[in-house]
Amino acid sequence: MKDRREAKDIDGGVKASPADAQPADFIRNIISEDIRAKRYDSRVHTRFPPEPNGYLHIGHAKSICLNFGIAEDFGGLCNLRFDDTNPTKEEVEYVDSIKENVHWLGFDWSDRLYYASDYFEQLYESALQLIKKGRAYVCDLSPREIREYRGTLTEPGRESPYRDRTVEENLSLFERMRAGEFPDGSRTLRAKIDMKSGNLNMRDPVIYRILHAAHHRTGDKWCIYPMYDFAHGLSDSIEGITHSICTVEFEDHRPLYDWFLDELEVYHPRQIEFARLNLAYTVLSKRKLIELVEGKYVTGWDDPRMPTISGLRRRGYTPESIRNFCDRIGVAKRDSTVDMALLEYCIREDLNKRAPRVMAVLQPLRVVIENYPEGKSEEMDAINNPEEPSMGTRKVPFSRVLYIEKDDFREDPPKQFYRLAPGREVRLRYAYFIKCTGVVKDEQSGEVVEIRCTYDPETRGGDAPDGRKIKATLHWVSAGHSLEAEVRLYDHLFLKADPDEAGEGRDFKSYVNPQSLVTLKSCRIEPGMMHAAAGNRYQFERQGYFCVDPDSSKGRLVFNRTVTLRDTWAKIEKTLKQAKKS
RNA sequence: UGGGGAGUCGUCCAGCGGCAGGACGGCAGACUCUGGAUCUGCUUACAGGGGUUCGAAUCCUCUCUCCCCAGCCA
Repeated sequence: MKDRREAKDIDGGVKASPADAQPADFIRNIISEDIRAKRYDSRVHTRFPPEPNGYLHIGHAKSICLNFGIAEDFGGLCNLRFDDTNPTKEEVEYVDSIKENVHWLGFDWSDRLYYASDYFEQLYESALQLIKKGRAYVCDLSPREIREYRGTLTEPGRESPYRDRTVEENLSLFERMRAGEFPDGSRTLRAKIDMKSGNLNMRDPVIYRILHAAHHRTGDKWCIYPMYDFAHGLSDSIEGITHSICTVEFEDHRPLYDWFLDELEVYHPRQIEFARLNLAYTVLSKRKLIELVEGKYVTGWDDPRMPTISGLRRRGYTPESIRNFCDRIGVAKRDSTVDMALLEYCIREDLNKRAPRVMAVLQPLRVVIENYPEGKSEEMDAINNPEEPSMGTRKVPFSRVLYIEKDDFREDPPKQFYRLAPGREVRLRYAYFIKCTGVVKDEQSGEVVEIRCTYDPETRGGDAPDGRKIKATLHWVSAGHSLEAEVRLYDHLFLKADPDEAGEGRDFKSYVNPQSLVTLKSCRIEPGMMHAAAGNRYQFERQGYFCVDPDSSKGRLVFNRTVTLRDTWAKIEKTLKQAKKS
């Protein structure tokens, strides 16, 4: 990670940038400038501050890579801090998954794991200070009344009738709030700012609310909890954060962030906002992802169709590919939607270099080699990874009865189709040339159920002594030796690039792609895969990258298709079909 | 109609007064025992109008469009 961008001295000197350095984003530019100006003692200290109320997704990965990446690049530090100020929504299950996901992505917070709830006592003290300064008051308005008093986007708000309570009264009331004397929703502590502000966040925002709820860390110790704006900035301050990076929807919270820290006269980090990630054909909001999980549109948070870190991981994505994706999408402030094709490019690029190749037939079509002796079999040498010779070779059994892919045979082939067809000769990868001499059809349906072929014994290993060229090379598997496997094919979770696009009264869930999961149960795979372990990634030659799913058990292999290979033929076929239509 | 942001190839990101560049996608070709990978080439963009300037994507100005904000969520 470190040497991709300009490397900076901690004291602000910019080192010569490596030749392959990417241009720095606007946030890194700001930080470089801060270092140059010797602000924050020339330190760089960021933080990733998730609320433990859901699983992390690829949008969070962008933020994680940004925050931890900046710390690495500038020789600084990045904390992991849980923003756990709302006990009604947060659970330990989520903090565990978040920690695991961040580690899996390849980042380390060392001993700097913090919780906003660690600071509850200090936060309370700060609230007291605000009250004493006359900058906060206990308000008895109900939630509905607070809303009414707030005004609207275009009309100013009205001041609460409780706004001018004395410091003593406020102090006593706030202490009694903490003591549990009042029911939920009956009172709040509010900052006294400006009910006429054009920025609604400044219209006397609530900073403490009463919530008689058990917190996953503090238990029943508290029945009042601080709001985000109050807790977040102060947590940043307490931790000595220099640059508090968040998404653009918090831009109009910044004046409030600054207000609290100024009023309290404490160390004051700088908040910087960037645009959150949008990805085509999926949704990236915790609320919507929860709906998909709870509505059983997917099997869980780690369903391989989910854009969650856990989902991508189970799908077969590597941490490297995700980090690389985050580098390539860049960081800016404008709204944008990244192509899924870029994510797919990143995982192909990574797996092409590291995934061992294997032959698997997804939709088997039986092939009988008429001139190959019955009962005979031989072992063919196959290369594990042409991109990486050090990965060696393996043996693949060959025999008289084989399976090839249904798609690799056409009884009546279009001109550009150069795979197997009656009378045609093709190469079986690492094996022999075979020629189709006939087909066997199902009497009822007329469907081709078996292909008859002859082989040329001179072509063993895949080369013809007479030098004749063969255009097509097919993957195959020996019927008698191969293993059965289940393969799960995934496609976009949604039919529309933007599932939120308003279709009169339609909900995003109505655009879920019914074909997003297609399960193939009778696939055949090389016998060498017998002991493939869950999580292992392979390239199924000519098809794509696949990963062993944890649903696998002894004798029952289940694979997830991570991504297809680039498929030129599929493209040709598509344009062929379109031409036919018009 | 209040406040805060943002507009550059199809998509994402650079460019910060001096030839608009990279990546992904797309198209074409080379090569190939994966129609994979690799390599080569091509394609297309400064929201609009005025101004300042020898020179504007960049500075000024007006306009248009898009996004966010009315939780005791974060």
